[in-house]
Amino acid sequence: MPSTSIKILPKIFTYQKADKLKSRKQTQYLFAKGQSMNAFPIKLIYTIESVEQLSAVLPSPFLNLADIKENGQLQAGVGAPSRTFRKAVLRNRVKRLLREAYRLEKPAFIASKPFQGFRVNLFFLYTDATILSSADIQDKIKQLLMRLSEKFNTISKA
RNA sequence: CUACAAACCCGAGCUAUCGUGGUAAGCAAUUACCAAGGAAAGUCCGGACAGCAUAGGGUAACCCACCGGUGAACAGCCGGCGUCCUCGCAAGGGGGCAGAGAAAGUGCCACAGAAAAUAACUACCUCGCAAGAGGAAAAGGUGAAAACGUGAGGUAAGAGCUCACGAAUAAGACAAGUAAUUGUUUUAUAGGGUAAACCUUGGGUGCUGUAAUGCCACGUAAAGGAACGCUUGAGAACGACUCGUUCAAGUUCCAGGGUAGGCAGCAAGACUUCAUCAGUAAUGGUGAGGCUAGAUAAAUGAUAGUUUAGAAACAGAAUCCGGCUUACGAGGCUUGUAGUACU
RNA sequence: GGUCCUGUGGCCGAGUGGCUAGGCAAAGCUCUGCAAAAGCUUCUACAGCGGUUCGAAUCCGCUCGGGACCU
Repeated sequence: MPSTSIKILPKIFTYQKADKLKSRKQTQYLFAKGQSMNAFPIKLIYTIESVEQLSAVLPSPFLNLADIKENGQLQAGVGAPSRTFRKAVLRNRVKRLLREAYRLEKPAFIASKPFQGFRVNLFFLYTDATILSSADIQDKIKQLLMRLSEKFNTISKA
């Protein structure tokens, strides 16, 4: 029976509510403080912060600092500007493709580095008017995440 | 047969792998089920629902405008009346109509033309040698539009000035029809168009929108500055203004600080499928079935295969319904127009 | 989600129902030894469709584009 073999496989290619960058305030903070890198037509905005930095900057009661210290936090969002994509159908299409690509590349990124004690926020923006194929977008996301992983290494050492 | 146009139907199915939102079960891992549209769009109308107000009058603003029906309601829909366009020899067919009032008043009508609404250039008649004065509104020409049409009488010349026939408008009576209206008849009238110019008449309309609203949690600054006022009344409510009524000791503005989490609203309804009955129809009644999205940086996707002539078009729910408008692929079916071929 | 404004040549911009001003730019000519400046000439427009009217950039309806505001 194939169903038994499926049960054994661990679920890793996920993109659930906990993985999504949902808080309005957190998103505004990310756009204000975050750094960016480009892999045209996709732009990645990110923040990488340790628990100590967070507690100094953001004394919010909603931040579960203990949980971050133990497990780390990785949240990501995607966006397609309504100025370049006027139709809601096209915006949805772009966001779905970005989410799908991130979902498939995420396990490799997680395996590259332990997250304990760090909060990592990502936001992927699509900046062109023409929509690339699914394989191309996944390739771009892969490049971005590899570069981010190198950056993360230098930060965590320091 | 081909092309175009219009109306209607339909808006892909299945399999595999990896995933998304919700509901239910489970301690959990997980499992099962459900998961965008005909327009979800534009926001052009009409409602439901919620909060505030309910003490109103006048003015203003906005909307509607042949009649009847339908319906929760409507500028929608259905049927009829009138009118215009078009096809046709005709009978009749098809399509459009913001379809009250120009005889309450005001304004406007370029150019041309004598004159664009109290008519008079040429021509006509009378008087006069002439210049000109008076009469009259038939003929000419201009214009989008020129002061009822034809014939006869009448006259100096003419004129609805009079008469006959015809056409028009308004009012009354009678007949048909629920009514708009139509027919007959009587009386009166001769006033060009424009109300999608102001306007008049009749009818109607509280305001704000689910990010409404109610509750829970967390946090801050009950501090500072300015203006007005405390019964000689600042200000607030009654959508605007005003009158009036009620409340009233604080109110408004500036700069700054905090939060931006959760629950309800929120998914079974003017719902929908089939059958049947009433009705010309829109639509309604009855019976039997169905449950059919509910997110909050916001869910349906990616990859591969397959069926097929092809998988493509327009396009993504955000409180919910009824309409209207606009966008749209392939195929099917019906109608119309044009062309070609055959008889 | 809701409300409102706006669209006139390549650009800016006037236009109260009657022939769409003006400026800048572009092209050509004159002037000059060559250019600049100046002068003359030309070119290119009422967002689209439909309606009202004798006549529409203007009035009305629908559509498309641009912008602003509220929460």
